[in-house]
Amino acid sequence: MSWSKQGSGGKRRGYHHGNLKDALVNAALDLISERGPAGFTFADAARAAGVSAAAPYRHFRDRDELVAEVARRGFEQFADKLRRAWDSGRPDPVNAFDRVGHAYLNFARDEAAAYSAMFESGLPPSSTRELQQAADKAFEVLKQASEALCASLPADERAPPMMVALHMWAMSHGIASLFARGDSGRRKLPMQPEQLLEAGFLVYLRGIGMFGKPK
Amino acid sequence: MSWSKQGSGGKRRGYHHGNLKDALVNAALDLISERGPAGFTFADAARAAGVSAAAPYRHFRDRDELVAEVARRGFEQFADKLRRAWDSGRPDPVNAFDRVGHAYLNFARDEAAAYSAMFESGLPPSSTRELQQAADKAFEVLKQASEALCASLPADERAPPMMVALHMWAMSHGIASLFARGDSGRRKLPMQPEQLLEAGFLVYLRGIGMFGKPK
DNA sequence: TGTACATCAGTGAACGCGCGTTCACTGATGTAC
DNA sequence: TGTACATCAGTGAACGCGCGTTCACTGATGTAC
Repeated sequence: MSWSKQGSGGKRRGYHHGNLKDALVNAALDLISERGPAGFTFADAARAAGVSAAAPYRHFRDRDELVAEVARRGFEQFADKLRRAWDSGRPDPVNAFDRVGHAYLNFARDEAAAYSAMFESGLPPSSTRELQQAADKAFEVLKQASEALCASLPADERAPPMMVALHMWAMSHGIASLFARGDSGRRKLPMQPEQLLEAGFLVYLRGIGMFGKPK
Repeated sequence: MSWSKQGSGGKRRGYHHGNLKDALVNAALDLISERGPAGFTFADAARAAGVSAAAPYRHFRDRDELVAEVARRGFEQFADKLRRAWDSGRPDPVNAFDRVGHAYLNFARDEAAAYSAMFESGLPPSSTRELQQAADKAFEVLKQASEALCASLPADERAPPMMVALHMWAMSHGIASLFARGDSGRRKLPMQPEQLLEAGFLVYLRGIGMFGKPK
């Protein structure tokens, strides 16, 4: 895949690039795929976008700002995929939530570069308001889904939805970053990551009383 | 904290450092704390150890080999802490496992630099046999603990211990790397990470039937 | 419709700097006798 | 106990290289009239 020159519109040429900001973000994604979120320089990104080393300064203050933008866009996309997977909880919260889990792992695998910019680049999640907001948007989907899930439990023994959301996030992120990453950091697993997450999800639901009362 | 010159014995001086390998590992840990696992150069590590830029080549082929050694030692220490926390399952598997969870989070917080070298340095877990083995040793504790845990369930509805171990690892790592890290990457949480992990653990145990039969 | 001008996104040359790596060297240590 | 020698872990100078950043510049685009 090559992102050098022209953006997705594919119509720009000549002295002005026309879509350099996007091109730099895409170049950064490629470079992260190859060498990790810390494995390339600002100049590398410029080169990959087919532009002089001075050009990126028109769009980003420094390398960190570029990586933050990659992460921000990643979170936007991520939130989108999760929201679509949740699909307002159709046909029922359990099935819909399960679908969200699959979407989570798919994102971590298919958009491994973005995922690692989002979670492993070393830049604080709060380094930009925009980044923070985009990240919150993604978590919001998990929270909503957890609320719907918990609402289907009898009111007197309903688990706190925030807690459920955090557990699900932690489990998904744990599985994604240990076993389902799309790069060389992946650890061996005697099953599909999806199976592991699904099983964990079901055990957890049983634990909060989803399929009948314990005792 | 300064690791420059002399090792933990504290007796070497002069032309020969005497304990440079250890000093470089410790310098790397300090640098990782300050700037992340990719935020320093081989020369930086030499400087921090109080030695010329050429000296590290006597002990490590390159920077990666140094970071791998940091990670390897991290895993050894980690395995040790987990094993001690497990304490052969005393007084009972549930309490002992809970203690392992606390030890996990403590390690991620107190040895944040090592933890990030182990899990976020970008180097493949299999990059060295020694690294792989040290990592396996740590997981082995979780597996043993899970076996003991599962053994206390009625044989006809016993969850597979390997699965339980993987779920616990994923949940612990997820919480550690999202909420309990000892650096600027930590996300805000409306409770203690320990509480979140403990609650997750209890819900999960209930889910595998630890506290009586569902239905 | 044509022209003049303002704006802006790019260039390319320049700079100082520090990195990675090699090399012949030298000071310290250990040991054979 | 003393001496000669081998070994080894450091030094420091040297090199080429590419990075980050600034700068005056210039080509392309948009717009007022």
